[in-house]
Amino acid sequence: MKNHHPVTPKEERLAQILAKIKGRDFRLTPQRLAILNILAASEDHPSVDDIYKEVRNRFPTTSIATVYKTIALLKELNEVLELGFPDGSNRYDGHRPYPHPHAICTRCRKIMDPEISSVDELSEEMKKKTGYSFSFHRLDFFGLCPECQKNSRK
Amino acid sequence: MKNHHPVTPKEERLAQILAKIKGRDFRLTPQRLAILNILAASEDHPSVDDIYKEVRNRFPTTSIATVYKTIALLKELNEVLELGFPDGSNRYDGHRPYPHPHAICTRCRKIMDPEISSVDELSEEMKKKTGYSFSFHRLDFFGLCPECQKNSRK
DNA sequence: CTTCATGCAAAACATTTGCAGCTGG
DNA sequence: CCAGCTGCAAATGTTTTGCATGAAG
Repeated sequence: MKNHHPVTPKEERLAQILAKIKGRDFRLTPQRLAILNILAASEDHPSVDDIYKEVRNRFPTTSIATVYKTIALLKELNEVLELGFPDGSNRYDGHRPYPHPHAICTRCRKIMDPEISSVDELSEEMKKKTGYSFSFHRLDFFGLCPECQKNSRK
Repeated sequence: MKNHHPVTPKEERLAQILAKIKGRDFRLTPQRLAILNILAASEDHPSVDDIYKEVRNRFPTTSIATVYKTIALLKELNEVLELGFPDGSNRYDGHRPYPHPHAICTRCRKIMDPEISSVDELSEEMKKKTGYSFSFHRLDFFGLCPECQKNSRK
């Protein structure tokens, strides 16, 4: 018989989120489960609209308000990181729901989040020079991804 | 007789902006001049509404559209840095109109921009690990400013 | 069963746009 | 003079909210 415990990273991440939902006595509706699956599975920082369109493939009556409400719930539980942009093109990271640097392609909008070691040093210098006590940060680097660099050389 | 060349940093900054405006044959209306003065003089990263209210002290018929249009012009000329936030509480830096880190108080909204040396290292590490070629960045650290730290201890 | 979630539509809100009239150079 | 700017109001586009209905636990 197959093991029903999480085996892949995606399953594990989904299980983490479900645990938080249950731990706080929120309800697990089919729509919510679909949204959680998308966020736990996607590597590409989907937008609200991306999520909305995908959920509607499975539950065609789903409203966009439900997507917004579910995301708000996950933000409250600290299980999703919102990358909000002033033009409203917000993106969501369900993999690593804590602050970390992002590389954002200004042409194709691809977002990467590499492991970076030199954040602490910057944070420390900021703290020393301002006297602030920081609780989170937002570090975005904008430019062309490798693929778009190739395409622009043509 | 007094020297009419810029003497204070604020006057110098205003002169820089005026030079750009004239160099591109844009018109210098009283409303624009008032907005430029505010941006060149303020240390506190004003919002559109801050600017709007202050301009209206001198020119009561000024519309908010003019403030937006003037800021758009300055952005195009690279003479103001827009700190856009997803909730619409945008702030503007007319002093140093190029990317640099900001410390932002989550309580009183005070923004500081210290001189920071360790940005290049972080940027270099990002470049190495993603392959992106970056053209600008946005580095925000959120927390309590020294004053709000004191007040919260009471 | 009771409470919470959904779905629809309306509201909210900052920013942008269209246009007639005005004005800086 | 006249191209560009102003001010007003309407439009835009995303996110939020109110409420009646529906379903999770």
